[in-house]
Amino acid sequence: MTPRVRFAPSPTGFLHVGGARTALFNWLYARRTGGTFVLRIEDTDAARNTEEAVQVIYDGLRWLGIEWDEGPLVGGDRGPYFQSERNAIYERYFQRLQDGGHLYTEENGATRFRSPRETVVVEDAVCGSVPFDLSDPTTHPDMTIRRPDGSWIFHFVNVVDDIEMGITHVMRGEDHLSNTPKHMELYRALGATPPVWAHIPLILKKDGKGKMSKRDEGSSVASYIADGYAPEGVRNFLCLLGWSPKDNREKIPIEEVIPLFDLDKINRRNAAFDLEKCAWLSGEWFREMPPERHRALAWEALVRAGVDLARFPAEYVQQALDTCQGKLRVLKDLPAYAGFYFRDDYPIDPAAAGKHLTSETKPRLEAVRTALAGLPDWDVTSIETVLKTLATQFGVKLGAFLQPVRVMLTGSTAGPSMYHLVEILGREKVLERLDRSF
RNA sequence: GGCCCCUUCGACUAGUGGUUAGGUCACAGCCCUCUCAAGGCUGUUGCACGGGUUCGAAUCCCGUAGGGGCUGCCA
Repeated sequence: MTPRVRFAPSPTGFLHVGGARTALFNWLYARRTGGTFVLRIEDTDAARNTEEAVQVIYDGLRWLGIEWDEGPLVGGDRGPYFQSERNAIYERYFQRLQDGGHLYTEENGATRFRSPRETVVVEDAVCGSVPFDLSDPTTHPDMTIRRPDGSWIFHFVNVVDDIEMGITHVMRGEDHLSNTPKHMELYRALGATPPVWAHIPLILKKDGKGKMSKRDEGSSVASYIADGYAPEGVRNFLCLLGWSPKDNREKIPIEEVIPLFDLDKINRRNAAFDLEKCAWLSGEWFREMPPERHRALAWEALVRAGVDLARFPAEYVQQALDTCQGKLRVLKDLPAYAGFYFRDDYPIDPAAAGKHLTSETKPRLEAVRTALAGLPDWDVTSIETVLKTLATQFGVKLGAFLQPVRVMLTGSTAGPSMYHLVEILGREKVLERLDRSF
């Protein structure tokens, strides 16, 4: 039997990194085993089920390159994949429990499942064999499975769906480990075989104090999209939280993770979230990705930041973006880093101006201006040669000589290669910028 | 409080009885360098504690402490 796994998020309008990692681990397992990865939307709480909220889930998963084999938009023969559309199925299972004498109704109309009050042993692929003594009703009250208004509670619909959808392996956050004995009672009462359980460690706040929550920086997948992280880098980082290739590799392509991924290699300890390392990996991926890929992502990031790239020739934009590849960890910094390519009123860093635009450097800048104006061949090599020659003539170290030029041309002391940016900017812009007074 | 899980550098981890306890992020210094990145080199920092078992424990057992999770008519 080929494995069937699932990711079953609730559409809250927010895709948590922890959820994304759960999805990723399930996806990896499906890919490793040739199984099927199902996406199911747990929208029993109709109030917060909005189209946009579901879209956030789709967008987040797709951005991470986690495609589902069955579920919304792609279909499948175990649907529907929204709990809100599965009421008839729940009614049927509810009746079965009712007929089996497992249910009773409270005065207010809520329905509870009568626990058999036995010890349930959860055999978990990650946590091992975990016994739960459910004999005491005061510490383990009977779970409610249906509200007075007829709506369903998570435990019940989750189990019913997993049974109906033929889920063979349930991989989810460890916060569900304590719920699992209850779920096993349901499986038993319904005469169904429980899946293989695999409870994966939680992602904790940076300081390790508590689960990462909505308020914590980096908790939302949307924030990575907005901040312009490399999707491959974030996915790579998520792989490393609770799993490791065990050979000291950090940057590792997903294709190489797939064959190595297995349940018994998953850690048991919760992991604190280190956004710093995530950003580092993002940078690594940007640096080493094909230039076309970087251009596409960088282009997108600039447009998102309001830079009107359409005003420039595609060739120009492309060359400009290429000089930035590998320089930044996160693309939200790109407008500040490369903005000078796309606007003439770029801001001049006051500290840089104070240090480099002085009466001492003025004659050098004039010399540079003159030399560049008369340069026969406008290419990187010629530009480099002439600048180096001038520096020597002035008896100034190259670095000290070039910084004032950089500040004039870009407004900053940090940026892409001087020779390249001069070439790309073009003679006209370069001369105009060098002509400016200070 | 009860139940469950966990415990190697600040963080992520490798390590399953004998290692100078390794790697990565971060941090510091040096080198390289047109700046910034990157790269190279070096360094600081760790087996929670206490008992066992053993010739020998980060590795096995027990206890303690600490952290996390669950304990909803949330998911």
